[in-house]
Amino acid sequence: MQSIVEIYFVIFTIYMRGKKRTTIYDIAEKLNITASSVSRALNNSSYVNEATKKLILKTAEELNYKRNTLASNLRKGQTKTIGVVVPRINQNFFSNVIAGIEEATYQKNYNLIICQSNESHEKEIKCVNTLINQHVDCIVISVSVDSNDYQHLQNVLDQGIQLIQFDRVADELETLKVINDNEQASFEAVCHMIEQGYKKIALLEGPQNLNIFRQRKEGYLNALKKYNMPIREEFIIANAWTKELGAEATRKLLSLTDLPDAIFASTSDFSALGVLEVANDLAIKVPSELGICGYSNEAFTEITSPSITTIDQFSVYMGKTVANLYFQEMENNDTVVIPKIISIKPKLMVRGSTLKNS
Amino acid sequence: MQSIVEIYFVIFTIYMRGKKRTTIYDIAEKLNITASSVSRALNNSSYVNEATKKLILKTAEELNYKRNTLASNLRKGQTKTIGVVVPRINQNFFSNVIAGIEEATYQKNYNLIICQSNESHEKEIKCVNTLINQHVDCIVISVSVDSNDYQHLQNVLDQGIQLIQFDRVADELETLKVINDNEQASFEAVCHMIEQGYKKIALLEGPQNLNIFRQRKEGYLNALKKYNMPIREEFIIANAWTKELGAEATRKLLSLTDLPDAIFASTSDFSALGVLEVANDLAIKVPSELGICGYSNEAFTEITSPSITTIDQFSVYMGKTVANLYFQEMENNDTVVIPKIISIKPKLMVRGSTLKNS
DNA sequence: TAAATTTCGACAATCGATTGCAATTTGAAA
DNA sequence: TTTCAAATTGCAATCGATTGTCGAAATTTA
Repeated sequence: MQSIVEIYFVIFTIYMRGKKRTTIYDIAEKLNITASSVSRALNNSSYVNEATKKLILKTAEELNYKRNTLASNLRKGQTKTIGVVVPRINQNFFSNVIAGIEEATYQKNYNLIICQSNESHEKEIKCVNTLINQHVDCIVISVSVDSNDYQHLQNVLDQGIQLIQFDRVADELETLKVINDNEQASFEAVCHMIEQGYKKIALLEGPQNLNIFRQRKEGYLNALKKYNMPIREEFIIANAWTKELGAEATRKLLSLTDLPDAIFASTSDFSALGVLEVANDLAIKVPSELGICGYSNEAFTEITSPSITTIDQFSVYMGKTVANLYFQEMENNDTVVIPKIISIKPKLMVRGSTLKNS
Repeated sequence: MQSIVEIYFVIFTIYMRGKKRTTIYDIAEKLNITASSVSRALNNSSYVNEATKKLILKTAEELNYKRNTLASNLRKGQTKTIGVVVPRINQNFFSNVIAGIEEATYQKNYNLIICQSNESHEKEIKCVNTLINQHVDCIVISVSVDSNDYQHLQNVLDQGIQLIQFDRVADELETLKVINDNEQASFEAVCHMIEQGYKKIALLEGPQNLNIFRQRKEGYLNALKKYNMPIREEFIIANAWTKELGAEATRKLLSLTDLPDAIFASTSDFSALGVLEVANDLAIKVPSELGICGYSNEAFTEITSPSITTIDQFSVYMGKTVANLYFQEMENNDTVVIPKIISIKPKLMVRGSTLKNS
């Protein structure tokens, strides 16, 4: 019995392989009318007799007609597609942003083409070019870590394609932008730590060519300044943005003669996790002997012991904002396009790892 | 100064808005040749003089020409695009699979269109139809939890589009499939727990219309059978596949007169986390008084205390496998298409939460 | 030098849907 | 019954790239 079904399947597949899809011409021919009428009926345009319209729709259904979006898009000059380029699809923050974008675009019947740059400038350029070739209506991008020039983004604008940058943005390009107020968030985080009684706060910073890491450092410095605390170069560790690098930086910091009593892992929760693990290994008590603050509000920060204080970026909301910004700009495209920046205020999530006072 | 730059930008934008992109006809006109030659040159086809080819490429560069993929695809009848439908983009397992697919497809110069069904059958149908309209070459899908019929997938096949199911698959549809050997993995996990000395193992099961959850239950039952342990209906809790439902199920289990001494959260690590939290609340010691095993190897399972025993599904690898399966099938499409199933063997990750003996 | 091959590039059709304009039909008013 | 406007439908061009066919030019061979 099983084998019969299989054979049938195989024949069926072969049969279908070469078969052409039904087009509006097939429908027109069958009904002895022209393709234009069919098109009008399918697009629910006026100027089609109600009776014939019904007939056309019924026939389309019968023949299992599916519109060829390629042809339609080619003719209409728009694809109702948004291209997204992110460093890594499977990084929590980005997959959440994408989910947010998807949610908003789905409602408007838009499609999403997704690429990941893998933090490579070269691949990022290729992705962008592909999206241009695909004639997407809009490109949404968060630049990769080793991006240094932005000719490829300028290209997007030159081709008349809307460009929205989010999170990691090239400041010098005047485009629509959706960003987090990293500076303010960092400032608040460090202020919170100071208020908890930490006096020697170290910073794990990320690659400074990315605006977000510059801003987070700025916030850190501002907080120190506000409380008249000295800035110590040896407490600022560059390029500590993975768990391993965070751990390494921590070992370095904890081998100083004058130890820090808190570490602000401004790069990510992963580096904060690295800090926590090293502290645990060295039997240094968190938060009493060492305070730890991360960045991003990854799910795991809630369940470590102690739980990790961090900063929530409202990533899904950010995605929705990006998409809606585009739709908004589309709707009043009659007037002038003015570069617009939307800044989202992240939220400090105070947890066990910085609660020295309680 | 600032405002001058802005004004310039605005003018520039408006100017670009209405501008047509350069086409092969523009290039042809400029060089006084025909579009066909331009096309051939750009496609690196033979039968173009080396000198003119160079000239064409140079001119294309100068005019900032970008190929219109829509037109090209329409003509060629293939889009070099793969459509992916998953329940949730930002769920770890799926975002990893997508990353894997992306990696493999990028190398072959294929594009990815991504949709999420949000676990809704209705939305899943819409996604699939969109992808059909887009004339994607292949659709990759993991069905949503409330899928009950598969007419929309049959449709994909009817349109002559390659269909690959992964992880959550409709058994009755004969398509290419990439799955995990859930039954075997569950079997091993439960055997491991029994060998650790647990005698009364409860099961948190997922919606049984999904094949993966049926298989995991089967593995659980087989392990009990192997060790001649009784199957107790009250130890099997249906539909416990979120953290909250896992916690709720645990409270229910721990209020029985005859308590289980281990819980296999076959649905996810999140439900295992729920179990762990309830155990902690009730001051029940893990693993000595209660063993816990999850499923999926989420990042956080490593950092809970105790860390959670779980099952790794090699999600990124799974994505690559899916994509490569497609390319492989493409390459030998001269012969018959035979439904093919690739089964990946997941790996039991033994951690603290089940190590009763040590 | 004449004949036979290659090489090169032009021509025109094609992919499928859309749309401005023209032609036809319908129905109502005169 | 005639006239006129409105409602339908048809015609044909268009979107941009690709490709089979064929003639002209260049090159090789006899």
